Amino acid sequence: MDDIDSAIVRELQRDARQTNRDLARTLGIAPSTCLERVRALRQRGVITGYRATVDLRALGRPVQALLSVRIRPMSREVIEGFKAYLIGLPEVLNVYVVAGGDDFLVHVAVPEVDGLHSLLMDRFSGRREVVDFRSSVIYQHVTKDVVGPLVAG
Amino acid sequence: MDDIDSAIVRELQRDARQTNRDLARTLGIAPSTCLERVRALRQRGVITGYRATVDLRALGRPVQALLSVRIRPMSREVIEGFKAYLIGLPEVLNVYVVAGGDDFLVHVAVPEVDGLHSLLMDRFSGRREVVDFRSSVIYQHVTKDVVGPLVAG
DNA sequence: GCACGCACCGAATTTCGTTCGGCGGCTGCG
DNA sequence: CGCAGCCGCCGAACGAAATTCGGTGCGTGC
Repeated sequence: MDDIDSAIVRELQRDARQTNRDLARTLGIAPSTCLERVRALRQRGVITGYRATVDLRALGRPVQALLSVRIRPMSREVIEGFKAYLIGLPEVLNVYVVAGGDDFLVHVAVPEVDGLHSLLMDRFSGRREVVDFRSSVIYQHVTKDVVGPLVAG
Repeated sequence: MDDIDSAIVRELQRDARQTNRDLARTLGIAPSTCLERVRALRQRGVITGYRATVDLRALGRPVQALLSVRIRPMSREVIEGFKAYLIGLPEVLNVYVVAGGDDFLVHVAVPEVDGLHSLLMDRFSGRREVVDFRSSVIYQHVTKDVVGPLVAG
């Protein structure tokens, strides 16, 4: 994990579809070398995949929210079951299982504000393990690239 | 935005680096048609980019947390300034500007739990606009693909 | 019923990914 | 200090892919 690897990771986070040749040119190394580096990064598990990012507005789901959920009991079965349930919901984008005041933070996107209310009433309030929930509408959401290791790896 | 477009978006979220030929074969259309579709999706702003996903553990930042932050005053300048400040911090992965009890939710990743404490003390508690903050360690984080529009677009 | 337009297709061209043999530097040991 | 082994990088060659473009069929509106 040297400077070149970090640069590769940074570049591929910026644009995962740039050609290997372009990437190599940016880094000042040969394409074959670059390819070998990228393969090693994937095999080592540093790069886990490549994903297209979409505009939720363009997909007709402009309203995003974060749902704080408390569940009981906090057994492994209940937690895993609820997590699987959340992932199955089409509105769900991210699921955070957290320590502290809340147990789950659920990032959702819906077509309109009404859908948020429906979601809460139809999919959350009815479930027995859910003892409390609270929703926060998201005004802005910025996702940053991971620039690199904070400690030299 | 028909079924084919939805399938393209779904497939490219699963693997943004699969070849256009493979994608076309999956969809049962010609590669040239597929390419044209993908280009249109990008131009329409449905697909906003392609990003490599990385394993934070492999990058030496296994500890993730969500920081709830309240700031005052809630003026545009202060909000934008604080947001820009957050994005500049290398530990930050996501910034949510939210309504409700908290003003900001900040997703961070650090090398160790100590780093979390340092981050809070050094980067947050000193700032005058920050009136309150609270941190929740993340046990699990699942990111889902956006399967498609919830309403036919 | 006819003409227009749009989307799809398939072949041709260009570019790219991928492999492989060889080279240079670095390291560790004699 | 010299030598041998190794690892990573490079560049050319090959196969595969991206991209372009002209033709075609279908749906639509007049």
